[in-house]
Amino acid sequence: MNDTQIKILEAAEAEFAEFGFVGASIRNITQRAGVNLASVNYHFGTKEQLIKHLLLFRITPLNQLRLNNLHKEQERHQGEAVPIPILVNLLVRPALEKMLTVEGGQFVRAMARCMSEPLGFIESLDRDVFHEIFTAYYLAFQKALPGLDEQAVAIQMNFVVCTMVGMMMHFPRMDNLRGKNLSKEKFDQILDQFIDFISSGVEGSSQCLIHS
Amino acid sequence: MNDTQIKILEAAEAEFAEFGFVGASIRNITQRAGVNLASVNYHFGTKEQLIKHLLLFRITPLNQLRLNNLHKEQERHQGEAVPIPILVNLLVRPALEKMLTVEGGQFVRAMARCMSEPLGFIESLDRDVFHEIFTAYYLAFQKALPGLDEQAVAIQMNFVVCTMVGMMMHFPRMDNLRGKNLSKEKFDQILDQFIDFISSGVEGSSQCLIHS
DNA sequence: GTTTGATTTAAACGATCGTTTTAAAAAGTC
DNA sequence: GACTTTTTAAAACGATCGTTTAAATCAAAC
Repeated sequence: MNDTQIKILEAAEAEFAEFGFVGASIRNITQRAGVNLASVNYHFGTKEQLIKHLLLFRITPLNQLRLNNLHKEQERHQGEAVPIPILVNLLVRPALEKMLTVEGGQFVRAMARCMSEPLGFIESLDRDVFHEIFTAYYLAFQKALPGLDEQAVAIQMNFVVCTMVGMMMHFPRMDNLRGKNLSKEKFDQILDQFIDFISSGVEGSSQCLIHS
Repeated sequence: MNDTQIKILEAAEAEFAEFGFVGASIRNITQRAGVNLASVNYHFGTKEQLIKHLLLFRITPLNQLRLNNLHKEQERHQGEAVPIPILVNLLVRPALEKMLTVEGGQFVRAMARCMSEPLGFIESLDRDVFHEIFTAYYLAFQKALPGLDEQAVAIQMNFVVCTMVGMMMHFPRMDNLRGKNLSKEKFDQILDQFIDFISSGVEGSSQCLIHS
C-alpha cells in the first residue's frame, strides 16, 4: 500500500462521510489528501471502484470479527441458544464502538451514508458483503427466539439493523452530546444502554409472537 | 397551488427519495414532471428553496397531528404520565404508516434521506421544524420515566428517533418484504411489532437506570 | 550513466449541474 | 381589441464533475 494511496483513502473516508457517494468529489478528496487529481484514477480506477475498495477494506475485518466472536460464543454455549443480548452485542458493538474516535466515526458514518444510497452497485455490494454474516446471525437469532417463524425472525433482525444504521448516521447530531467532549466512560455507558435498548426491543416485541 | 407546481413537487419528491438532495437533479425533476427546466426556479426559486418547501409542506401537518394527538392523550390521563408505548405510537406511527402507499413511501424516504444529509441549511431546518415537537414529547417522556435524569431522557428519545429514521430509510430494502406485494394487514402487523420493539427498548433499557 | 518502468503532474475533454436571460405564449383586466 | 401580468419556452452562462491524455519526474536495475 503506497503512501499516496493511504492518503487518498483517508481523505476519501472523510469526504464520503461528509457528503455521501454522489455528493463526494474526487477533486475535494485529492485536495484533502494533498495529491494530484489524476492519482485517484491512477491508483484506484473509477470513483465507484474507490468506494468499493474503501468499504471492503473496512467492512471485511469488521464482519470477520463479528463472525469469529459469534462462533466462539456458540461454542461456549455448546449447541444451546446464545441469548439475545449477547447476539445483539456481538453484532452491534464492533461497528458502534468505533464512533468515539474521529477517524473511526468518519468510517462509520461514511459506511452508513454510502451504503444507504440506492445505487445499483451499492445495493449489490451490500448484499455481497453482508450475506454471510446475516445468515450466520439469522440462524443464531432463530435458535434464540423459538416459536417465531422464519419471516418473523428476519423482521426482528431488520429492526436491529435499522436501529444500528440509524444510530450510525444520527450519532453526530445527537443534541445532548455534540460538542461536549464526550469521555470514553460516558460513551461506553451510552453504548451499553443502546445495546440494551435493542436487546430489550427484540425480546419485548417477540414475546407476544411466541405466545401465539 | 398551480398545476405545474403540483407536478413539480410530485416529481421532486420521487427524485429526492431516490437520490437525496445533492444527488437529485433539477433537470431530472422537470423531465419527470413534464415541465420546462426553468419552471422550478420560476416557481420555487433555488433547489434549496424547493426542498425546504417540500419538507415544510409535508412535515408541518405531520407534526401538527403528532402534537394534537399528544395533547388529547395527555388530557385523557389528567396530569398522570402517558405510558411509553402510547407515546412511541403517537410519535412514530404517523410517519411510518405512510410507507405503505407508493407516494407516501416516496415522501417518507425523501424526508429521511434529505434530512440526514449534513448540509448547513438542512441541519438548521431540522432543528427549526422538530424543536417544538421534540420538547413536547421530551416532557412527556420525562414524566413517563421518573428517576431518569434530563440527559438520560434525551438519550432515550434519540434512540427512538434513530430507530424510526433507520426504518424510514431501510424499509424499501427489507429483504423479506420487497416485491411481495405487502398487504395492508401484514404491513400493519409489522408496524405494530416495530412500535412494540421501540417501546420495549425504551422501557427495558430504562429499568436499570431507574433502579440506581 | 542509461534504460526501463512506475508515479506524478498539468492540461484538457465531454458531460452535467443550478441558474439566468430573453423572448414567446397564455391569461387576465379594462 | 389593446394592454398588462403571469407563465412557459429555448438557449445560454459559468461552474463543477469524473475521466483521460501526454509529458515530466522519479526509482530501480543493469
